[in-house]
Amino acid sequence: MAANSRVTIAAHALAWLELARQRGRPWMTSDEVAASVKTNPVILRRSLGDLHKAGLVRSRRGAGAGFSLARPAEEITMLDVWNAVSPEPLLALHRTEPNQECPVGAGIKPALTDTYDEATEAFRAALARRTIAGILEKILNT
Amino acid sequence: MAANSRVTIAAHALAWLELARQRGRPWMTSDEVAASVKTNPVILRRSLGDLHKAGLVRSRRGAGAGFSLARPAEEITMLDVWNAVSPEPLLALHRTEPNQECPVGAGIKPALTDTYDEATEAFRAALARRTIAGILEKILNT
DNA sequence: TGCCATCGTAACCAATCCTATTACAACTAT
DNA sequence: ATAGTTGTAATAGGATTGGTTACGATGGCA
Repeated sequence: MAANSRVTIAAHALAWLELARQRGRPWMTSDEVAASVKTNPVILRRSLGDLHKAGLVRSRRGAGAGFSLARPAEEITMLDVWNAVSPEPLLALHRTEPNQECPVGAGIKPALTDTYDEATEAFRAALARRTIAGILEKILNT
Repeated sequence: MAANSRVTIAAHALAWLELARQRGRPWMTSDEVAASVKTNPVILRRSLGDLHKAGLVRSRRGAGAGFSLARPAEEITMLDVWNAVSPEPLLALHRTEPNQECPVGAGIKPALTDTYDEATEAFRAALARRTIAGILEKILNT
């Protein structure tokens, strides 16, 4: 399938940063996070870069560098994560403009946009109810 | 972006079939529907084929063939359409298995699955509140 | 019976996107 | 100055998407 796994990667990284913080390791390198996710460090630097732009993590360069959470894990929701890494709409309209001379073709876009926006908003609201702290708690109690 | 537009194509086709029916043309060929969507007839036959398997449309072969709605447009929801044409999950888990020796890697999958299922269910519930009849009505009143 | 319009589907293509990988300049604690 | 790490560009293989051509299967109708 084509759906990307960036939200998953980012949530994993954030949960791991929070667990490390609780264990007294507030700064983690992209190599260390990549080892937990089991992928390439560059993937993590890109993902953490998105989270950095969104203000969810801090980064330090130079020797002894790394990443750490920029806010308490209780205040980072899955919606924040989704907003940070997933700019795509869930449902796409027509790839090519429909026939404007047909009544359906001429008017369908706003009708579907309404429906898609409504469904997307419900999806976002559900993500907003979960936090990284909650995810981590569930992980540790399994 | 990569999100597919199959739900849009299918909803367009269904709304068009319903409008044609109201105008006394209960059977439409894939060529006629394709003209409204402005794409290839094969794309429509594929889409209408999915809708056929899901029981939303009927098809007739031979001379004078075509497609028509299998149920009243009031009883076809956008969730029915989504179920018929979009088998993919909205959010993907890790592409490669995370590190099982890390506590986060070992436990994150069920935690995220819960969250993703919840959000997807909210999305589906929103789609279930809209029907093809409602979409068509909105199209005609614009 | 034979014709012919249309469905159903396979095969293929170009474009796009995703993850992964290599490479390297920029940066900073020591 | 050195060493370790971030930030990012370039590239590649694989998958998916919409589009296109082609053709056998079907079934009204002359």
